[in-house]
Amino acid sequence: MGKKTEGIKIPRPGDPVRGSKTGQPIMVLFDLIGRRWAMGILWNLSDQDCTFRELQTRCASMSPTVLNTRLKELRAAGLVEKSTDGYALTDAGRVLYGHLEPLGDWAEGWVKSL
Amino acid sequence: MGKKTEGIKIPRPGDPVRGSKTGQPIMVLFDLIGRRWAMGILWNLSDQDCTFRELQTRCASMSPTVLNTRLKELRAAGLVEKSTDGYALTDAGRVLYGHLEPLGDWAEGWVKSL
DNA sequence: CCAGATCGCTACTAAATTAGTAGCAATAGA
DNA sequence: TCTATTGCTACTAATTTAGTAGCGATCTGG
Repeated sequence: MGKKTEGIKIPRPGDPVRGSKTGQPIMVLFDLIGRRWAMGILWNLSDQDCTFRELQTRCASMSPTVLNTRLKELRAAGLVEKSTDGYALTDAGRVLYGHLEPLGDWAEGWVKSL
Repeated sequence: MGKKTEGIKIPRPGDPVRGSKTGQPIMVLFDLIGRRWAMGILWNLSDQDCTFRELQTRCASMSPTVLNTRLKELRAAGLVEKSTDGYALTDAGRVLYGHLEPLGDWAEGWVKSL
């Protein structure tokens, strides 16, 4: 198993982080949650635990390859963990979500102004 | 001019937004700011206006192609605008940055726990 | 006015990421 | 046992991003 998904690159402080030479924590974070569907996964896990396939359904066209990669990354980052119902946010993940949540309301007003 | 960079796809509410069939505002936003370097650009513009090349320098390896694409998208989204000193955040961009800013401190603690 | 330096930005190719589809092994229930 | 669902891998195609080169325009000093 794991023949092609070996060596998942999780951003680490101090690492060049896909271009950011400094490896500042905020850039490490942006690199991680800036990847496709990462924030969507956190968002969808916020109100309830989800199984793999539930997450796929909620995030419409997300391919299982990407979902699995994101889940591994988010788990390695300590933001998501396995639960009896599939996947869930960790405590750290909940705190992070707490910072993202206000964006929901803000986005409502923002899109109207476009 | 603009032979290959025509038709920049800026996410719009109601649009399928690269997979999100619903087009919920938050997913539109995540699609936009989840693109490579988008949040990094907002972050770097928060404390001072930057020229094109300054942004390139600050965001290490960002290629000019991507930078220009991101700038067009963020401008179309009303988050960034041209200024006499290059590029600057709009009022809306500042509000959005206000929501991202706390992540800086949080990220510091988070990376230590990894 | 003229050389040099710097600027925003385009063009192009290569590399990496993501989309999309198919399907298998494992578990759960009837 | 039969059927259904789940988590996940394998693979290819499409899209995005990296990386490098360089052009035309604008400044800057002499």
